[in-house]
Amino acid sequence: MTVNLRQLAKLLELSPTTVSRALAGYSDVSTKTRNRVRVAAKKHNYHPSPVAQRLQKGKTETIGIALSPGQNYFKDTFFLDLLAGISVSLSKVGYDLTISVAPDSEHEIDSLRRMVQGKRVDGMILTLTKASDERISYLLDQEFPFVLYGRTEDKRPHAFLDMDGELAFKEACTYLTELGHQRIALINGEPDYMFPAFCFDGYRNGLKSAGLAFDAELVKEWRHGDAELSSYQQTLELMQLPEPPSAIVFQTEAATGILQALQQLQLKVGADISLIGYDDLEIAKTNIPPLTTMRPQASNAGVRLVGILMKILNGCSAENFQEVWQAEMVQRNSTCRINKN
Amino acid sequence: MTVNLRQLAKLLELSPTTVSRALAGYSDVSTKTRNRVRVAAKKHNYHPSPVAQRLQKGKTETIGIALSPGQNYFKDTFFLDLLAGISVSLSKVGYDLTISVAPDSEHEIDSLRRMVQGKRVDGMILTLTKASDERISYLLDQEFPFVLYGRTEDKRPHAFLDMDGELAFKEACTYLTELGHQRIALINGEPDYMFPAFCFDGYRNGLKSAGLAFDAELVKEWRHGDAELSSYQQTLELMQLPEPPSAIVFQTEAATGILQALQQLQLKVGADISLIGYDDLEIAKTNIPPLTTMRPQASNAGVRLVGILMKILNGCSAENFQEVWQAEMVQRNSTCRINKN
DNA sequence: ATTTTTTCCCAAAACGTTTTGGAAAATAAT
DNA sequence: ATTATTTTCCAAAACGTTTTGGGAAAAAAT
Repeated sequence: MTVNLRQLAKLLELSPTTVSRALAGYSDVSTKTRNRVRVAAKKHNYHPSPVAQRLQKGKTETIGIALSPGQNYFKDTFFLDLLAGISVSLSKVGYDLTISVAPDSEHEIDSLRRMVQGKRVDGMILTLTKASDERISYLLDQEFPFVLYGRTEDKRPHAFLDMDGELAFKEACTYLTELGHQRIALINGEPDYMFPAFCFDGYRNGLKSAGLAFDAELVKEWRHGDAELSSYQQTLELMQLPEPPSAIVFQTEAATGILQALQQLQLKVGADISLIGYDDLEIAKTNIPPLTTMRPQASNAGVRLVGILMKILNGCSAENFQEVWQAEMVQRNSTCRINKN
Repeated sequence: MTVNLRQLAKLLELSPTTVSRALAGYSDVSTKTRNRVRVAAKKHNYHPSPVAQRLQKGKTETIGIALSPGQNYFKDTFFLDLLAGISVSLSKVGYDLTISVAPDSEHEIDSLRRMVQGKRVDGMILTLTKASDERISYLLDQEFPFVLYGRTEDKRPHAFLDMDGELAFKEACTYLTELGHQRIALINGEPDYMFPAFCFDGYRNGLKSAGLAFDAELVKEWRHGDAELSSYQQTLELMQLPEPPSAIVFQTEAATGILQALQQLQLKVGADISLIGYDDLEIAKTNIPPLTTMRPQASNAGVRLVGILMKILNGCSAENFQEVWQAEMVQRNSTCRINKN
């Protein structure tokens, strides 16, 4: 049924070498035979075996992406958009994408090792990076090509693309202060992930540049793996302060708990309290009222991640690729000018 | 740095054959040398190259899954759960998972062809099947191993695992009739997908077995690619009927529009109107009130899909694997005994 | 009519495994 | 002490490509 190179060569009364080179477009085969080969290849539906090519070339032409389940962050459109960007641009350069989902966070490093040691992929894309991330130090130790979506504390040079969480939270705060808000709370993620640290900085700077004092009472941290309940409780605590906030900034991942608490307290979002989330998740669009958010561009990021990784695989030094992108604000109805009461 | 079979054999003063067979556990190598080989393999961190194995064995030990972006269905936890089930159980049998996201629905067949013709995978998993699906007829024509998550109209024998949409909608209707509802509406998906046809049957049968008459006025179809707006409009239409429904069943995918319409009409979900969705998406859990839904078991389904595909790859006939699973009802607060007013 | 250059093609090796079909050595049976 | 059997090992071929290092024929230059 399917014909291979040798058989095609025999049919054409040519050597496999010539057929291979004809198809690859080398100049040392005459245009006449090249056309003959092309026609025959099409006619017999010849496709070079990727496996054989990989063995010969010493490259898998495959890149890997590692995921963990149970991450709220990915339980949404964002992830598929990123994946789509990656997959589509990868297939344009003839690469495959293999994904491995670790059964739990303890096994993340195992599935990474399987890809790397087993030489199943030429490079890796990592997401959801922690401040101190053993996967990253492993890859750096192995000198294995990779690019991060996110940042980490490891100082050794490596490639990453991250959203500017600091700027995003600063902008969110500035926007709120311009609406007259003076008491702005931050419900932040856990500090062992990288992103919340940036969020905090941005929050703090945003307040500062508006001339507002920092009040530690207004900053909470929800627990990962328990985002819903902990953010719910923290919202209740915030609103029971003697001087409760008139606005809250947070990662949209934690929106559910926050909204529930506000509902229970009978506070109207976008009237009694203003909200700005980071990440434009489904819930932000479908909530009533829809939430103002800071939106990262997932699909573009996927495309760029592939671009970076390709350059690294072609020998460019990873330290040349450290990019921080801006999120854009999506204004909806969860924010309003403050009600002085 | 990394050692290959030949080098390891040389170190051990054995032939590559023996080393290979020792590691593979064949009985024609003495336990003494087998242990010697194992120790050396570990010491030198030897891992057989998957690429070389694949070439020799004539199998890629990789299976593929094809996705399209822009499918609401996947913009949620369901997809990652399914993927996690697939990936984890695949890695247990030493297989890789490559995914390909088509840039748009026109290119779905292209990315499938790339996988199949290019012999990049041994088998495929397909989701989101249409009643008449060119991807499926392609795979059947090529006699390529595959398993569906979903069903299709092609009568040629093939493997699938699907949720029993008919039963789920029947149960939903029965549950509602037991709560006293007499006017139950169906907001259904587009008829070129397979699932909505089953939903309709289940709806109809549920009404029938409760002794309720079928009323075509109470059945609507939302448009794919425009789920939100169309389901919104259809809900408005339904509620403006002379005898509006007291309950609606639907795919949770369409919940957003429905909820918005009800909100606008100032109808209280779980009081003025009862709702049951199919698929336990994020919005069902986070909506206020949370929605009663029919929940398919995504992760288990992923595991089973892999099990089926493995059997097919081992020569079992695909027609032996045609499974229809039950969804379980998750009772929340969007349903109530009817208010006679 | 030579020599030089260019054009066009190919044989062989290599990529890293596994499988096949023995063969030698050790053991068991006679 | 033979012969038969079992145990343990291995050389060679194969999987399907690409790359290397020419070589013969044709064209161009002398």
